[in-house]
Amino acid sequence: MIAEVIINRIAKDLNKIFDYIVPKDMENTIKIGARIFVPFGPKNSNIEGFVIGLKQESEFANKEIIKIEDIPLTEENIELAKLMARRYFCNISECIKLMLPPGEKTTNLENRIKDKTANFVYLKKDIDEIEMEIDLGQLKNAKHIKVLRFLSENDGIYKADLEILAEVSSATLKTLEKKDYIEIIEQKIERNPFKSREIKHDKPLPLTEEQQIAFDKISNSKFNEFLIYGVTGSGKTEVYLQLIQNVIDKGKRAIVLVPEISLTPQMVDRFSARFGDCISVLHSKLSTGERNDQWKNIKENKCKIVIGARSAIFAPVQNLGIIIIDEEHDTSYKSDMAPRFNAKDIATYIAKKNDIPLVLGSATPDISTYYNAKNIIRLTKRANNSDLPDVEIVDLRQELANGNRSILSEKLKKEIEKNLENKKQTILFLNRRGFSTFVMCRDCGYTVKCKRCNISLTYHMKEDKLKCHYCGYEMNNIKTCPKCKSKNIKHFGSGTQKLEELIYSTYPQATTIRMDIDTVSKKNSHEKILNQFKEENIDILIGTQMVVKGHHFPNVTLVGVIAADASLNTEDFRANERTFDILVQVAGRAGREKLPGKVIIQTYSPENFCIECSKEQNYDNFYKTEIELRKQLKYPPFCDIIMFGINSVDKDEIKEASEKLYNLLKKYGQAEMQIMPPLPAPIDRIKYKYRWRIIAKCKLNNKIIDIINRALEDYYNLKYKKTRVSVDVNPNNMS
DNA sequence: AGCACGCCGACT
DNA sequence: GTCGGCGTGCTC
Repeated sequence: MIAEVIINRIAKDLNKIFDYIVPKDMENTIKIGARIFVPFGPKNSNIEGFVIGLKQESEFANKEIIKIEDIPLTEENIELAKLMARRYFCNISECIKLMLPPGEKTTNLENRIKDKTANFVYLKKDIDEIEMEIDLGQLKNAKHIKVLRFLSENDGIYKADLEILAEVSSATLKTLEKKDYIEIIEQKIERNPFKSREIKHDKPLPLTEEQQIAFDKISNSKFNEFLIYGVTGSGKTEVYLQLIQNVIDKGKRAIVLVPEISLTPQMVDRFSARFGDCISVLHSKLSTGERNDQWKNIKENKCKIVIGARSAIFAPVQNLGIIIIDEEHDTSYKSDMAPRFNAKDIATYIAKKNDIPLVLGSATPDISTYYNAKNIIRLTKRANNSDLPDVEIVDLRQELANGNRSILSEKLKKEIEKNLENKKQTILFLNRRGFSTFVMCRDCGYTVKCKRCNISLTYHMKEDKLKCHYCGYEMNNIKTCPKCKSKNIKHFGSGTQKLEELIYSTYPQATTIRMDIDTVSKKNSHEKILNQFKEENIDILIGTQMVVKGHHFPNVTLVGVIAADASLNTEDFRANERTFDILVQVAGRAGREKLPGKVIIQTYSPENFCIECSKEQNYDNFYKTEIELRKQLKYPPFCDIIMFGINSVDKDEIKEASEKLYNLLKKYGQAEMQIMPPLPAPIDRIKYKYRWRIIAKCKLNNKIIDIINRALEDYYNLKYKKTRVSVDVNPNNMS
């Protein structure tokens, strides 16, 4: 018997099958999906690999498998990994990694995550028998007696706790163990990421007519894709919850994907309240150990619902009954690292395999999703019947003409003042962190750039430093121009920090809190800031886009968008979609309960249709205009954008390599693809690495995938050592 | 990726 | 003569 093996190393040269002989005594245990060790290379070093196929003969096989470690993957996993490697132009081993328990450093067994264990102490003799021995004087040691009596009340206590409470050392316990009075057992303890949170239980709410229609359409469906298109507050989550209950009642399980950023404890609480503790949560803020525990729980069928970010789609859930993707338009479902997969595509594949429904939900669906959707279910009524907020658009050009050079318009200033007087809360949204966007010498025009990335550095007030938002490089702020020694240095543009300063000087009486990457990088601080804002009734929350996702602030009645244009003027084909989406989301933060909400959108282009449509929160109108644009400009869903990213430390090699790749793509795919010649990327250097790119337009299909893979294979054979190529289909970030 | 081989320059 | 730096090629 021969095993087809993928070596667990990420190298283009090793992205192929190696045949190994299966020793006779392993023939019954070996399976596709097994993790094995094999002799590899001239030194026959013991290296980890995965079995992806079994066969009878091979012209290459000459070495034997050393050991079967475990069987962490199924045949279905391997099939998917193979498909992904081909479709996302990456190594099979990279795809396999997504399906393994997280955090296991698989190349080195020593570093594996171990189950978190602790020593527990149990009484081995009956307490009556012990009391008898004490009476008879057979047991005299006071400490021993104390321990045993204590244990009779607290059997199965942590050893460490027992030592403290009974005031004994571990030596005493050891003696007792030797004398067979007690036993000390090392047991697994569960790291519970939501322990110490009090969960109130709730019951299913009666469904509205619209919700009931959604439920009925989906609940007993076989494989099908449903798009629940429901305005903010229309009760999508209640539909999800009842669909999941329905699935659980049938003895099946569910996967719920949510955007990374909205995977907050509040969101998890909503599920916990309904389903108790049969929930596993997977997201990046968990420690590796916590994630590993969750994964094992899922594998051992200890939970019925998996809630997680993008990669949770690979969770080893058995007997799956439904997949739900909330906020399906969110960009975090697409990975921007290899494998550059889209969790929605994987979800479709898995739903089809299991013949179960896939539910996508959004208030502002992805343009492509909406265009391709065959089953659109509308939820048009807000469940609590609260009104949409009153949205007002302020023309910043007019503001400037009136002599107001501040980033706050008169209108917004007035509304903030009014809100402060009424003791209501305000959110100010500015999608740019830091203090200013760039620092320039007014005499010679010199701008301070990152020497590694060729990007303007951003001033960070608190530390008085200039930082690169791409590589994290930081340097001290400059007082004089390094080039002409002038002291006439000016900071242009504005970020959240500068806004915070401005608010502080304009409204010294107001309390403020700021939320962006710089303030939430610590674990849980995201939630901490939001809770602080809510509970301490802080007047003004200033933040980047992370403030807009799904939080519920009953006392917020004013939302100000400082610069709606910020996301509009990017070269990304999704710029309009992003702008509209973010404006609708931001507006949704105002007045979600009985208090009426007010939204002020400041912009330099009030006539732009994204901004106009966001005033009425009118997705349908937005969609109609945008889909026409996409059609004309040949953008998704009519065409896919394939971006070949080339990066290298070598300025000359990258140019040559880019041209070689371009020629190969033309050689095989000229007829099917529109291929643009290689060019330096808009950000042409990040961390000393030069960046070029080739953009191709076409509808991605099997033929195109083969063409690209063939071109890449030829390209890799040219062996440019200092240059790397990545392929990203419809990337989130075009810069 | 990691390792061996082998070619060539530098140095006891 | 031989030590070692690094470019090249291979791993079932």
